[in-house]
Amino acid sequence: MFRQFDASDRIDDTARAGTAAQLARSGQLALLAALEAIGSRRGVARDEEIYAETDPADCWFKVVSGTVRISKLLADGRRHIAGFCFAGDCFGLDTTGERVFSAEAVGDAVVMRYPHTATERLIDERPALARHLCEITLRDLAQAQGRLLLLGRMTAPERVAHFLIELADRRDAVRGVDVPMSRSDIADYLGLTIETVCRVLSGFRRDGTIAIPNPHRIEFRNRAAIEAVCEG
Amino acid sequence: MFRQFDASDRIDDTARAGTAAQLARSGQLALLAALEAIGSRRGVARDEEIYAETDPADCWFKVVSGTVRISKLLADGRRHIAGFCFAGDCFGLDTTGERVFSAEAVGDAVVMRYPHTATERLIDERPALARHLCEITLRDLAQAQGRLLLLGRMTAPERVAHFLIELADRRDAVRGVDVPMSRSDIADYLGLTIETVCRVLSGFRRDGTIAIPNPHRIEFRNRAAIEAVCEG
DNA sequence: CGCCAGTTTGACCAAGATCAACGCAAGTGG
DNA sequence: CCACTTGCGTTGATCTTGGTCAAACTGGCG
Repeated sequence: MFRQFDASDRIDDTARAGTAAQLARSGQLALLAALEAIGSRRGVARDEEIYAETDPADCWFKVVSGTVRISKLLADGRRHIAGFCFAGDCFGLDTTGERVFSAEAVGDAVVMRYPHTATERLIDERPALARHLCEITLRDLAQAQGRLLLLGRMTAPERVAHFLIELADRRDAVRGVDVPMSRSDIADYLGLTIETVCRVLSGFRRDGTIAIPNPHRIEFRNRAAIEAVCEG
Repeated sequence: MFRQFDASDRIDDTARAGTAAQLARSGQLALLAALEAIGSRRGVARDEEIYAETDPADCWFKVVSGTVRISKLLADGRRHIAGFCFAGDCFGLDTTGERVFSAEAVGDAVVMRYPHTATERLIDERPALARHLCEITLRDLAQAQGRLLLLGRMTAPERVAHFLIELADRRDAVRGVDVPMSRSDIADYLGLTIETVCRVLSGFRRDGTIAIPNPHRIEFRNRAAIEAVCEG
């Protein structure tokens, strides 16, 4: 499951945005500290697995640095990527006992690990946290719904355009985006083949919509055009 | 958002499964009664809207009888169906202020309406409820992830086979399933066209996998074969 | 009976998958 | 330092799946 529980990053955001008085009132600073106390840090090498399908799901994670890929291998070898997590995003909050997806580092990454048991104790102490987390999960569910639309109804150029915009929005990039993942990762995320992703990107480049100085960097020459493709 | 908050039906299930002692301990019977107290009943005619996109989202619903369709109209006229809700399923728990999808009755239906404000008061009274609802939302998120896979990577026969099995599992039907929705609804749910849905079903019928006594009834002649299609 | 909405079937078309080269940069070992 | 390999990425040719367009069929209903 991807980004389904970005508790801490949202709390981070609130902390950054709110006044000290607001913070004291909501007690979120203390909450953040409490979360820090129950977490442990772990470095992960490129393509290393953080957890595998069918592993027991006894903890959840938050990306400190790098990019994490949440994926699932089908019986016939097809792969589905449920999502990518960047610094601040959280993942792996399956309460279903067993992992349904696996998580791997796209490049070298650092993650924080939070045991479920400790998290639940924290929830018991602070009932407001549970409702907060529930809202966040609903937000992520909404994002999944958006992706359903993407995968169910959109053409290849629409999917790639959405991917670029999503990437730019999530990384606060305006002029262009770094693309840490491979073409194969993008394809499996968008439900396309590597070749189609390449062709669509090349098409955008020919139109002058984007520039591709190297495979892992895409610059916007005409962002409005990309956004127009997103619509139809 | 579909089935993202089947609080009450799951509580129902637990109530049916658990002993009286377990119920008393968990207090879920009281919870159920409290939910009943804040809800109001509403009858809905075929194709009548329960709420529309952009309506304020100040309540959530539970299907008492009939089938409800959660859908969204795209700018270009295409329609996306996020899900179907049957008796016991809940829907419409958007906390985002404004509806992103609309909900309509597939046939005549009856639903219960629960205001958000009253629900939140109930959550404040019973902190355990919030965690419970959170878990349920996570389960629905997992289901959405499964549908992502379906829409992203699966062929038309695989999608239709999954749909039939999902329908059968959710309605506890073994020999066959009632299909209350139209072919058009199925198509928009699976990201296919009406014609493709028809052709795939006709194909299954020719193979002797299913029988179609009438468009709204599909009987399994060889369930294993359908399940085999689900894999690959 | 004829109309109407929904379903089914067929003929054709196009988007994207598949198969197959080729390019290119980063190792690797002589 | 230079062949050689290896892993990606890109491009082209061809094929398949599912979409599009069109027509026929079905059952209810005025």
